[in-house]
Amino acid sequence: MNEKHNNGDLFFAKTIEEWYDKNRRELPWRDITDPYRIWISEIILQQTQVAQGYDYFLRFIRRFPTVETLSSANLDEVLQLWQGLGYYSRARNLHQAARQIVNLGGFPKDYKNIRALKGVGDYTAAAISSFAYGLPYATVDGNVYRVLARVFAIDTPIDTTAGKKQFAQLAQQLLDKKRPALYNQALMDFGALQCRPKSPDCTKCPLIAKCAAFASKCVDTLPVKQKRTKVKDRHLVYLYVRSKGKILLRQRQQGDIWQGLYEPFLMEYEQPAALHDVANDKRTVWLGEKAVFRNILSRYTHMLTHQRLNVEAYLVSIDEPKLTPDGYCWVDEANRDEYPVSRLVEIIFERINNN
DNA sequence: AAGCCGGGGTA
DNA sequence: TACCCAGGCTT
Repeated sequence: MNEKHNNGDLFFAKTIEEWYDKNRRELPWRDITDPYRIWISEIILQQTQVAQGYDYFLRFIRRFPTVETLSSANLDEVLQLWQGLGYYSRARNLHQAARQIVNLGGFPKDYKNIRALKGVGDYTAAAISSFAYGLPYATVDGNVYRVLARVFAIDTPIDTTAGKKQFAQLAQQLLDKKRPALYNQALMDFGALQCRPKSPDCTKCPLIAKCAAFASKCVDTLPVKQKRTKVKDRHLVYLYVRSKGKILLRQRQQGDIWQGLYEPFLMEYEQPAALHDVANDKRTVWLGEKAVFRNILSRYTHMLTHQRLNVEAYLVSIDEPKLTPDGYCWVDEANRDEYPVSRLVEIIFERINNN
């Protein structure tokens, strides 16, 4: 590395750290070195904004203050604490990794062994390594991609192998290796608060004189992403079946959304389905002849990143089911809220309460 | 390399 | 709407 480049790197780190000293956010997972809490916060914050994850972190730490309490917990309870946060594989991996850590006899203390934990990728391993142990690993998250792409006017798409490699190398070069924890958090806060995705206030930016994107008026086109999400339409009909104080639930299996979460009786259609389609559906014969349908959710759209769910939901009251459909079981309606459910099923439950 | 996995906030 | 978020796993 030549002298000139090194000086530039130091200027970058110094500017970011000075900005951080005046503008930093106070957060409950800041200024701590407990790897367990840092790990929990990092998993919660994957693809999740601070404001959305904040209360989840506090609840999670209160219920599971140590890795031992988490490792010995029931997965259903972990999923329930995660309810509404999305990307539920994070909760399953967290539970699995807790057992890994206990089997190791404690939290791993070097990058390689931290990176080997389930659910921990390059970013999270660098975050834990630097925050908890002061190790010199640069965190490269969405904020860092954006700041570096703009300051250095890099238009390599960040969602390609070449882009990830290029940004990781640059980030590691810029890292303040004397203060990796401080620098990493400073750069991410800088990205979140100052170098925002949309309409950043460049006039207040301490790097404005060094920002290549600002000089060439391309701040709003960086960073570049290649893939665009294609949304698939699905048509779902939920039947909230109630019989003698019990309701029908099943746990969703692998290979689709919401794995491990519970839900009422579900039928999927290729096209929107009306009530007569549902009542005459072969999949509902087990309800018997006297089932009473009451629509509680109509033409409801639930948007996910890759799917548009078009949802109808009915409250179906029956005396006695002819039989119990495969994979489902009857649970006391009074205990309904003990089961982890998706946000959509949560909405359906709310509508039931209001009917 | 590409696809998949949630939910909420913002312009 | 479209895009983004302290990303990672599977195929």
